[in-house]
Amino acid sequence: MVQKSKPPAAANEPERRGEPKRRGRPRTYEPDVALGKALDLFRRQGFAATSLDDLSEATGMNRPSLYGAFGDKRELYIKSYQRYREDARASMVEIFREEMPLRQRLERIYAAALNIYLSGETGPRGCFTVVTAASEAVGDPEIRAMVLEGLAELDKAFANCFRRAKEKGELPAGADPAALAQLASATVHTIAIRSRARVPRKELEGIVKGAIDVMVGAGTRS
Amino acid sequence: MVQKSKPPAAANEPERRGEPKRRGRPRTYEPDVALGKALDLFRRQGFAATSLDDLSEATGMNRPSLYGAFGDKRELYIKSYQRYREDARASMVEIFREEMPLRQRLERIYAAALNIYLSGETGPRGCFTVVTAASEAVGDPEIRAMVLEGLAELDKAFANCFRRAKEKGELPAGADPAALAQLASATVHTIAIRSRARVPRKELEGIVKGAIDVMVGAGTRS
DNA sequence: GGATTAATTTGCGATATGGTACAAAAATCG
DNA sequence: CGATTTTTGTACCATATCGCAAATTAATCC
Repeated sequence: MVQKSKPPAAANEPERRGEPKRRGRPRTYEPDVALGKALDLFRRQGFAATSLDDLSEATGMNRPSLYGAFGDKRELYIKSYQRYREDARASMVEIFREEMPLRQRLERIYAAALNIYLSGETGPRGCFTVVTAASEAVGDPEIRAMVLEGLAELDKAFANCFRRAKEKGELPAGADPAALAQLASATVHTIAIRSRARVPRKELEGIVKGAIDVMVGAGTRS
Repeated sequence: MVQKSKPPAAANEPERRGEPKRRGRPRTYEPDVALGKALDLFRRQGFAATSLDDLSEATGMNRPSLYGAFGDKRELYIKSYQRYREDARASMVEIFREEMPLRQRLERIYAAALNIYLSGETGPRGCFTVVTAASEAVGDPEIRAMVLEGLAELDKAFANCFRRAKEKGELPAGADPAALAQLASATVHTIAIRSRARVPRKELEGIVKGAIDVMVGAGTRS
């Protein structure tokens, strides 16, 4: 009994730092992984086609726990979308930040995008921003605002990238970074859509390659 | 009583030619307009979020009539999508066929697309091919096949258009019609998505303008 | 007019759905 | 241990949903 207050720091518990001891009955789920499962489902099926029972089964949480942890279905959808955005941003931010030639940067961005869009055990799931734009965004102002933000964020990142390339002389003086950025975003959107129609990866990579060729200046013979 | 078999060809009935006399109780709806109403709803709300009651109310047909005329909800969705494709094709086929400069052709195609995507009493409804790709296409092979066909049809039309332009010398010898076509389709897809997020028309027109500039060769000073 | 045909109308039924109330369970605190 | 706190599990409710069966209405055919 000298010190049994803490069982020997058992390994399989996450043991949050900073959150020393939770008071009541411990959770049987980890909120982060549960949210990830919910996101998976929403990405595949959309909001309306995904029932609370589906979500309950996928997360392993029963409905009251779901409700307690994330709020109602709409709130869960919104949190899932925010999570998606964080994940997507995390997978690209380094590529946008690092120093590298324009063409290489674009290639790596699109490779990252394709990895996101083509992942999924039961088939490719596309881009959640596009899925949401095509469904809930028309009718729900709050969700629409988030989608707009997502679209704008990508535009901005691409614009930045073309602006820098132009300054470094990788683009002709007449090039319009903003216009190129929107073409680059458009290419992201088209592969997001096509991936959901199960267009094979090779073909999507071909589209990306063609788009990059045009954007970095098809005139420039390699 | 000399000839009362036909009431004097009353004007307000469509009076199909070739279909001389229908046998039983006359329909109170016109299948074409009913299908149009169903399409409107599906475009706005998607498949799962649209109930048979919604469709019944919008078409003025009650559920059994709907069922009798179009089959179940999924069949109605499929017929709605086919109708959408016919409408969209009709609004563009002339522009693709007529003889005109490349830039003008692109401008007119995108103007037609924007008209389709921004129409709708309760807000813009976007492109039904994109909406369907983002929802039902992943899970339903038959619907997916139609979506693929819709995507390919547009690609092909654009490719044709760039190929002809190249032959006429409107594009540099190194231009790749297929790659340009996919960029042109990508631009269609991006404005379809953005329109559903209520990006204002002016901004969409700006995107189109920038894309056209790049595609017809930004190098070519006007 | 009576039979036939085809559409409409009403209403049902089985199930699914989103959300919640309430008691039991599992931890900490004193 | 007993009180407290937090989560879980079961059950439930009101409503929505899809699809259909049965009866009704309105037209044509003979």
